[in-house]
Amino acid sequence: MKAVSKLLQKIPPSTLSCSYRYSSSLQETSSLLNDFTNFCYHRDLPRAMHALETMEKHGVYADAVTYSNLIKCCLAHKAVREGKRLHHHVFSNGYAPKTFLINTFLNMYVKFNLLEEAQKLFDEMPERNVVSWTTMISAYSYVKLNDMAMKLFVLMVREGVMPNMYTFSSVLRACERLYDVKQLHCSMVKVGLESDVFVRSALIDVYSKLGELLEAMNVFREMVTGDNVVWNSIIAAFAQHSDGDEALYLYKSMGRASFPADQSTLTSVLRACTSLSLLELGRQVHVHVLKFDQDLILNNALLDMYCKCGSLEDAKFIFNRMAGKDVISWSTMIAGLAQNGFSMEALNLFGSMKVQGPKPNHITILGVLFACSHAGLVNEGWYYFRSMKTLCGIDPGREHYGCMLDLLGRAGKLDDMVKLIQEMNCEPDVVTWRTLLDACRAHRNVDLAAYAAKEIQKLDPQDIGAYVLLSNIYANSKRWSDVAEVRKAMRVRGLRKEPGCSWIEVNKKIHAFILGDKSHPQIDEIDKQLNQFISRLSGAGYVPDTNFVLQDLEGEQGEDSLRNHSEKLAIVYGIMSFPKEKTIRIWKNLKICGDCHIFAKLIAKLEQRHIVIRDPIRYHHFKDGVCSCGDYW
DNA sequence: CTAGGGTTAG
Repeated sequence: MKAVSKLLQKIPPSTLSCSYRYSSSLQETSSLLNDFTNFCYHRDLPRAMHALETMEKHGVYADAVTYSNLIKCCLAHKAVREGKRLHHHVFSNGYAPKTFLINTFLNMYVKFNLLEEAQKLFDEMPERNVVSWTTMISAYSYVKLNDMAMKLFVLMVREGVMPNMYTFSSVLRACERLYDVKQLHCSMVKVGLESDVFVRSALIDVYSKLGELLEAMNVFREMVTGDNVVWNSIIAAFAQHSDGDEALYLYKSMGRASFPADQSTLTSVLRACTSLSLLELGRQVHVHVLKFDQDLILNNALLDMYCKCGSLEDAKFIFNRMAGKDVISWSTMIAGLAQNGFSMEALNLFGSMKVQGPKPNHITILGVLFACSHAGLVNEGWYYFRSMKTLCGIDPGREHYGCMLDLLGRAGKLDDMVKLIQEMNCEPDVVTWRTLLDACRAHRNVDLAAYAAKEIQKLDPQDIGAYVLLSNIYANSKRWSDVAEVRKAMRVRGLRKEPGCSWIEVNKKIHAFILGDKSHPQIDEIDKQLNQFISRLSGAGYVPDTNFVLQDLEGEQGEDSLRNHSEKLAIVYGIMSFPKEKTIRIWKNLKICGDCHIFAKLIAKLEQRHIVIRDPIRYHHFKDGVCSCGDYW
């Protein structure tokens, strides 16, 4: 009897009087309520809903806590209809629900992605507390309706409702301007909320999104107590901004501070390995990844690491083994194959994706066009480009036009390029004109090149590439006075071409070779070896291709400057450091020049080596005197 | 009843 009276205490007074009036007995009332509460507790939605109906018939009503349990039940079952019915049921009984119960419905609508319903309920609420406001702000920031989230935050403060740490971490996601973040940051410090770990990671995240890594680092450093999410936030920040070194350093510190690495940590670490081309470290991380075997995002990052580090065997192994591959997995593998020169395999994979994979997205198509472009498959390129709308439902964007222009440019179809630029659905930008300019240089069209270069200079007067290419074109056509003029214009603006630089990983250390830099401790030995190789290759018919000297504005003239190209030094150092069976992997900041390309092919044959060079655009696999790019890049 | 971190291209 004590239990029954305890149950009845939970029933709102207005409801209670109802239950006395209509129910047949007190015993029956309590047993109905008991059943209902039990069903809710066990998340048995159908029975709970049924019990509720029976209760209604007897004029018995549950209390707010039980209702909120039932709502949780609906959420767990994704039962939208039942949730709505519950909502109308509660509101039609003539008693005003408490704010916290309405908040629960608010939350339910948000979780069901019914933002309009939530907003309507929010507007009709007799009073709104921090939780009501925060629920709405969080809902809008989650779907990137940032203006709405910011607007609600301002309204909330104006109405005198104090934001708490939940509110701040929600509203931070919606900030698009540094000014707003700083303002919020100040308010948080004032009320002493900035030490909350949720707020802290949200701050790090938003500073990182705005590119303010120093601010992000400051927030991180001030941390007294933290958790692994805060660590993950700061590691992700650096990994996403291509500062792999810092990301890896923080990863090590995280371990020293005894915070365990989880899926999120490892994903960022792999991304760092990818951007630094650290295949060996990536392999070590792979071992830890095995603990999170079913994590899709993590496996995608692993897959990308193997692709970008040029180890396609590993990438294919991972890809074939992955269960539940998504668009990103497929796109990564297709682009990986294409970038490593396996265009036909990439196109075949796209074929099977259409049969048995997820729906391709605009990035998938980019990989496909890239494959066509780098294999010189003009007709196939046109086919995929023209049919992407009907086959995949994707309108060509700026990048797709860019890929097509690249394809046409490589194939020397300059007229088609101009036509395509005219029919583009967006304004040509610097990249568009640079693609045209590159094509003009490769196919010696001086007049069109000059036109493109001038368009570039209109859009970006600081663009070094335009000057360099224009100068090279004039040089190739022996128009020396024009060359002098371009160089003078560069000097006046204080522009210098970035020096060529190549990296190679030996014994887990990165060795950098920069054009004209002699600081490597073994440079004398490398030089000696290089000279020996060159004379041996000369015997086999190697002639330095001085045509490419003309691309090198800063270098000295003649064979000497070619001889010192950083990738040659890196290749020789790789041969010196590695046994024959180990693949030599080199990373380069500029596109490989024609002479180094020939050199790499010949030396791969002479020394029986497998050499992989990754430039900013693609990969070259040298083996047995040929390159995977088919001399087309 | 309300809050934080990770993957493809450019």
